[in-house]
Amino acid sequence: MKDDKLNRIFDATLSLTGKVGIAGLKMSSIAKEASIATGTLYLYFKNKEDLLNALYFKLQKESAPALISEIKNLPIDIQLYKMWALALKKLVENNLRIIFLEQFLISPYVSASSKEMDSRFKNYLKGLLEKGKKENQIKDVDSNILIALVIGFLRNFSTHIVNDKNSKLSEKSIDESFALCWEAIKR
Amino acid sequence: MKDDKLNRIFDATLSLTGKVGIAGLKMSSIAKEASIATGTLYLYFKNKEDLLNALYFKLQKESAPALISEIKNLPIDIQLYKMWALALKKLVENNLRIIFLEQFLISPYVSASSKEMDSRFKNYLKGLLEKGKKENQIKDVDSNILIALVIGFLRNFSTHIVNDKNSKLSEKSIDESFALCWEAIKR
Amino acid sequence: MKDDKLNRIFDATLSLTGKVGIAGLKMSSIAKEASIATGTLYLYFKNKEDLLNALYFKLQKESAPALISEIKNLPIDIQLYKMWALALKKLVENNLRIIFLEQFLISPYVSASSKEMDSRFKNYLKGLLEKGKKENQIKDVDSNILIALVIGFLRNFSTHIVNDKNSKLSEKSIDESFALCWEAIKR
Amino acid sequence: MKDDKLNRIFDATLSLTGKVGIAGLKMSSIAKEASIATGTLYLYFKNKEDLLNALYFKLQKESAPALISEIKNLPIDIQLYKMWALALKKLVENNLRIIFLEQFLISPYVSASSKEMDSRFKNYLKGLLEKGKKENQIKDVDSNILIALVIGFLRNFSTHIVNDKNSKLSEKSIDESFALCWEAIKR
DNA sequence: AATGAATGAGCATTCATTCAT
DNA sequence: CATGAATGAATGCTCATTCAT
Repeated sequence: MKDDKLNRIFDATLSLTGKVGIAGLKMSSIAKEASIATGTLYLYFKNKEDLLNALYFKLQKESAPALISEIKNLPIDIQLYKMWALALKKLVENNLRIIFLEQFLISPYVSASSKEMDSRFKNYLKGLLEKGKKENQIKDVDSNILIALVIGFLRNFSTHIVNDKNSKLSEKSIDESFALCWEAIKR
Repeated sequence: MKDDKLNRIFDATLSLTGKVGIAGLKMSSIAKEASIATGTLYLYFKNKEDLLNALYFKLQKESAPALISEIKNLPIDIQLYKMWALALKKLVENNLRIIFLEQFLISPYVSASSKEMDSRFKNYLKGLLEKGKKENQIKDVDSNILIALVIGFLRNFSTHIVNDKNSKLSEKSIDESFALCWEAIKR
Repeated sequence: MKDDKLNRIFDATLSLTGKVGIAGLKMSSIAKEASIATGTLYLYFKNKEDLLNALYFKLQKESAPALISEIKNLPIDIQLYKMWALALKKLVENNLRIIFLEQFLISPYVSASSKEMDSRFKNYLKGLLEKGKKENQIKDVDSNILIALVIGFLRNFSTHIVNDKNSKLSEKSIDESFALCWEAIKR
Repeated sequence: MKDDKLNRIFDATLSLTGKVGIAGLKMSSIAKEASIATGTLYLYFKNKEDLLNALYFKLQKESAPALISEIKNLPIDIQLYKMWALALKKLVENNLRIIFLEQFLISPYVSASSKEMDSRFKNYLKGLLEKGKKENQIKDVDSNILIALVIGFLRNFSTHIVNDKNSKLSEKSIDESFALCWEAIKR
């Protein structure tokens, strides 16, 4: 019951961020979109900053970590493929995540702890890539560059799929896009 | 004189967007940062929306087209390399551009005509890639996917260079990053 | 409760218009005078223009029609006397009405529908005077001239009573003033 | 030359007051309407208040006093008739005067000396009426009441003539209206 | 717990006034 | 003298937050 209301609040916030950006977010609009009273928001969150940071934590926790636990013992290329496929599906399923995540991190609302959390997924990826380099599977290039390529592509590609009415995320397009990605970074 | 003031306004806006996001932009802060009076902003722009859209148009006009004219008759791979190098330099020189452009397009301030203008650089790139595919230099993959890779990587890589205190944009890192990019899309 | 607040807003607006004219009206002053917060004004009215037009409609609805219904079947002279007495009392009771009405109609705040409403009381009077002329009680002079006399006198006289600390609206002064008025227009 | 510019300023002010009321008067609009630069207004007047008060003085000096000097030795009824006719003509010739005068006196711009001047015409009239009462020509009614009638009628009648497209100020309507007025106040 | 009307600090915008040209 | 761009105080309006119900 309580969870349901929380989810409605988060969904409303994501949805509105996609429409008006974080710049246009109003507490009253979030409440309206979530079909609750404005005051109720303040039973769940201390203030607007608190709400936005909570949503950020939730989104972060759902994506990277959720993937990691399922795949951490597979070979590197398979692991990267699974991550690619899963991340892409999740992002395309709700592209609003990306929009929110990107806007949030340079908004006046980010808390210190949110900033710290930003690198969780990147750090896991970095470890994976370092291991791949040692095992001669991955090019010996600064991991940060490799990560920029992988994440940048992931982000832009999912946005493209969502925005382009003619595109859909098929198994073929997942494979095709991963192939490009892998070819770029593999030794 | 007048131009100088306009530029100060635009620089101030970019700089502040990087610090607080579009959500945190105040007309008074922009004026202060540009060392003019708040009221003066309204001599140049009808209102906040007008100012932000004017900046968007200016940034769009300065980036992609500026590059295109210099390189359009070179071979595809050279052309891509030149674009990569120039775009990367320009973006790293002022990474605030990316931040502003990304935030602006989903803010409540975008005008209809700004939305239309979004795809100029992407369209040029698309043409170039199509040509490359015909000439068997580029993989026969949906151009939108290729563009997502190139632009996503460009964006994320420049952001990484700017944010990471230890990184600088050297000739080596330009070449290294382009090599990754090229390897991903070349046939 | 809600009505009470609305009335406090209207009273405050009238009172301030008398002191500083419509030119000097500030939303913040109205709120202060009504003992509410500035923001509360915007729960009841979209903006300043909306508030002023609503007050105008309310005043128009309260004055002329309120009188008319009580007297419409009496002989003309009695009817005019009753109207004179009642209107005078009402205007003197709250002379701010006149000030507001006069200022409002040439202010930048008048809406189109407010303009249309202006002539209600004058039209009733005109009908009454036409009837009086047919019955040989009233001079055969253009009704507009007669109305100008009656209303001009009414307006100026009530203003005089209100402004002059030594004057009060006694039965005697009502009768005396009406006698002048009647003598001017009677055949 | 200088006079011409002053007149253009005054005309512009009157004209704009009729359109937007004193509440809507902007120094920049006055300048534009007078075809001069905004700053030039401040060569002629210390500030907005000063300009408006100067206009008030000018209007007052042109009307009542101008009449008084021409007629002060004639019999009372003739004197009143002349005043009536002249005042009516002047007011109808430029009805903006009335609008300005009425708005100005309750605006936040009135200076103390303007307030004092307000009664000049009324005082002359009052003296005239007192004399008439002593000579048994005028009803023995409080002069303030009589003045309210005369001035209220004058004001409303001239406004009516100006606003009603079908009315014009003919000799007949001057005589007719004065007859009503005289009948009301004469013994 | 839930509500949403009320609050008032904060921001966008206006406009009287100044001053460099 | 004349200009009109520049100024910034003042005002309209918004919206995060509170609180009586």
